[in-house]
Amino acid sequence: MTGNSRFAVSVHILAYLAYRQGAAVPSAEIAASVSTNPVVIRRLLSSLMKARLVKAQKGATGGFSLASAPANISLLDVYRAVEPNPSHGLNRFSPNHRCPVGAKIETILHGIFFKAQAGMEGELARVRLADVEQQLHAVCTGRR
Amino acid sequence: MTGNSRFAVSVHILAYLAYRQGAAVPSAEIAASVSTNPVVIRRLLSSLMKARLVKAQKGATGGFSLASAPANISLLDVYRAVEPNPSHGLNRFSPNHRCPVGAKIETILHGIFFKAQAGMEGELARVRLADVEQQLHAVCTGRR
DNA sequence: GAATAGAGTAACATTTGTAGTTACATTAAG
DNA sequence: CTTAATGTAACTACAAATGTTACTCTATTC
Repeated sequence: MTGNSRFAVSVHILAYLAYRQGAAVPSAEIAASVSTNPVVIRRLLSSLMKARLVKAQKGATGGFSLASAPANISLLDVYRAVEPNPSHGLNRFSPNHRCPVGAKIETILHGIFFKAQAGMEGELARVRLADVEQQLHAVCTGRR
Repeated sequence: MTGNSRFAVSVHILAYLAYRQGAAVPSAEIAASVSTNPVVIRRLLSSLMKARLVKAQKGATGGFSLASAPANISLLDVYRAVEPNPSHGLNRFSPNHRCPVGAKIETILHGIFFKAQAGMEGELARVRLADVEQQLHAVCTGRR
């Protein structure tokens, strides 16, 4: 299983909420757009709520909506909300510390992954939910 | 399973080969340093050979060695050799195309992942195996 | 206040990728 | 000819992610 789809689905969820313009959207409606189970959506929304990106209203006629304007939500916020500790492959990696190489490589790899992660996050930080929303509408007009 | 450890192990393998200074190193010896099975090592070396980063010598007294100098091997080369198609979570993601959002989000996400990937690969390209090798030796002297 | 619709969450099942392992054919050195 | 190694295929075991069911709690509406 090469990675998960939490980030992708989360962006979809938030794009959908932006599209629905502040209405209280039930998880079942979002699930229909994503083609998955409402519980999967609610699980992700639970993480997004902890990060204060969305808010929920319980009870009948309840649902979810964005907690801020799409211009104030960066995709890095989303990424960090649903990928708390992105382990790039160092979890099941425990080399032989009695070997000179094995003893040092783990620290070196941590440094490498830190830089790679920073490079990726820098790009995510530059994209805002408003950009996604704009692309969503722009396509119909042929613009980008 | 949050990601695999192919890249991490591959860097370890190449660092080990650099450390052994061109000798023909059998997979069992590398496996001892990584703390895994020789077959796991040979599988990765098979990918690294296809990318022309290492070469093998068969038969008794055979083994693996680097195909170029450590200064000529970037970690991006390694990454691309063992992670041919890094699917960032779009493999099991197939939204409902009958929904306006679901119909467009996949293309938008592809664009986002492409940029994020580029940011990460840019950092990997800046690190060479020679840098890893240097850090391997530098630690003993307290330098960086 | 009863019915309804939805959030919140636990528990379980299913699927799938990864790593580990065994086995065996092939190759080259001594 | 023996030995030690690569090269692979096949299988097992494991862990993570997702899908699913079921249930409690909460708010709205009639």
